[in-house]
Formats: sequence, structure tokens, C-alpha cells
Amino acid sequence: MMKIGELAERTGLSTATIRFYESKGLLSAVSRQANGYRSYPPEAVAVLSIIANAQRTGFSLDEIRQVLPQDLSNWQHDALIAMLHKKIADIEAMQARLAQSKTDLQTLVQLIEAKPEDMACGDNARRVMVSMGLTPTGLEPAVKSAQ
Amino acid sequence: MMKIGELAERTGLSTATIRFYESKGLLSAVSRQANGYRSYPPEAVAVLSIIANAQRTGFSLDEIRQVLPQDLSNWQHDALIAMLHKKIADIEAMQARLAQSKTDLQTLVQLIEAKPEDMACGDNARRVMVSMGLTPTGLEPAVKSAQ
DNA sequence: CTTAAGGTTGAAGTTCACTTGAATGTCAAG
DNA sequence: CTTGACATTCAAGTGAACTTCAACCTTAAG
Repeated sequence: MMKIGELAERTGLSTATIRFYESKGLLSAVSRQANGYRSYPPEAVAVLSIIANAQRTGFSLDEIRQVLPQDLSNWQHDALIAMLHKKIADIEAMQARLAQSKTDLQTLVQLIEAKPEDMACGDNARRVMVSMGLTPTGLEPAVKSAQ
Repeated sequence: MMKIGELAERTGLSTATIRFYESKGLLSAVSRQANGYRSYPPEAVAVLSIIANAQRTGFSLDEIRQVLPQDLSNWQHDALIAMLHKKIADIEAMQARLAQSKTDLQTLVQLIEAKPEDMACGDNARRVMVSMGLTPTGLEPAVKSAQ
């Protein structure tokens, strides 16, 4: 059983962040020592690791809380699986966008580098825009990320 | 030349958002009609499209502003090229991160679905944790997103 | 006993990306 | 000439995810 400072050091989070997560209901049933200090089992490191990982893959703290084991040995199996599948789909969508953005940028670089010496910047800019299909309609509705 | 309402409709953004972007320096040199109304050239749709696209791929408004052409026909060639290369590198980093998250999630799903019928949830949870390398040290320093 | 390094709390502050509100101006249609 | 849709500004509010602050308690070392 470790104190909050040690947990902070092991996870790379600040003690304030850990208390904040607790206040948001992400860390359930934090036990206390006689003096009132929080006392964490080693698994707490794993739980925070899960939270951080989920965060990095785009879950909000709210989403995370809903899936997270209130008790590490009592997950909500079905909800969890569903959520994971949903998140995988989200990631795939994001990957597609990234790939598109990347090729867009690469195309852009090539177009700019291939600019005829005698062409005016403005014309080149326009040429680049057009070639990227940005001038006609503009935006699609913009996919709203998962609830 | 269109007014802000039309631009909003064409981009799917609210007029408030467009004014907000302008206030943040993302839309430079917005021309005005005699009555004070903002007046946008068709290219504005493309610019907003670029912003929205960059946003969806994880760039902050601040990052976007730094790469964005102040004047569509007056890009700073070398700086722009450099920034585009940097952005491509950023995207590649993000792609790697996403790919990792995705396989993590897939592994997680498989592990959970492969749970032996007779195994207790807690044990399964622990098994899943261990298999994802979450129990030992916990977190790596957490990669800070690009400048 | 004092001090320093930790822990506790609740409340307030910060940044980001917007959204909402209030007061006012513009303009085409009836 | 009024109505309604649209435009303007500036200020304030929102929600997410933290961080910082102030005031206080606990514990080990000198």
C-alpha cells in the first residue's frame, strides 16, 4: 500500500490530478490510513495507466468513468466490449482522416515545390487550392465524435 | 463575395465560430462592405475547410494559426514548406500513436472475449492487465504532443 | 521543539474552444 | 413605416481537464 506521492511518481501524474480523478469518480473506494492519508494498492498504478491510455486514445473522463471498473474485479462486461468496439471504429475514422490529411499535405508540398519559377505566388496558391479540391463546396457536415 | 451567414451555411460552422476564429487571428484581413458587414471571397470556404480539417486531426487553433497563410496569395514559401514538413511528421507521430491504441484495444477485446467461462471477473481483469503490460511499472512519461 | 517534506480540504484560477446574451444597426418586403 | 431576418460589437458564460492557493494536519530528522 502506497501513499499518493508514490503513486504520483509511479504514474507520472501529479497528486492533484490523482485527487481530481478521484473527485470525478474515476477512482472508487480509496482507502485511508489511520491519519487520513490515502492509501493505494499496487493495482492503482494499472488503473491510472488505463485512464491515461484511454485518454490518449480520445476518451473523455466521463466516458472512461462509465466503463471503468468501480472495483477492478467487477467490470461491466458487455458495456465495456461495446464501448471498445465503438472506440476502435472511432480510431479507424481518425486514421482515415489522418491519412487524408497527410497525403493532402504531401501533395501540397509537391505542388509548391513544383511551382514554376515565373508564376506569381497568388496564382500558385490558387492552383494549389484547386488541386486539393478545396475551392468548390468546402466542408462535409463534420463527423461528431462518439458520445 | 458572400456575407458571414452564407459562409456559415457553406462551412457548417456557426457565424459566432467564424467571428471567433477571426478574433483568434485565423482569418486575416476580412474585408467589409460599406455597411460594415464582413465580406468573404469564395476561398474563405477553403480556408475554413483547412482549419476544420486540421482541427479534426488534432491540431490546436494556435498551431493552425502558425501555419496558415496570412494572405492566401502571399505565403512565405520556405517557412510554409518547413511547417508542412513538420506537420507531416506530427501526423506520422499521431498515426503511430493511434495504431498502437488500436491494437491495444483490439487485444483487450480479444482477451476479454476469450475469457474462460469459469474464470472470475477479477482474475480475468488481472489477466488482461498483465497481458497488456499495465501492471508492472505503469506509465511511460506520456508523449507530449507537438510544440 | 522546530523544521521540512509530505499529506488533507475546499475553493478559486487557467486554458481551450466555443456559445450565449444584450444592445444596436441594416435592409428588403409588405 | 413597421416587421423580420440578418448583421455588428463586447462581455459574459460553459464545460472539460486540470492547476494553484490557502490553511491546516502528520511524521521523521536534527
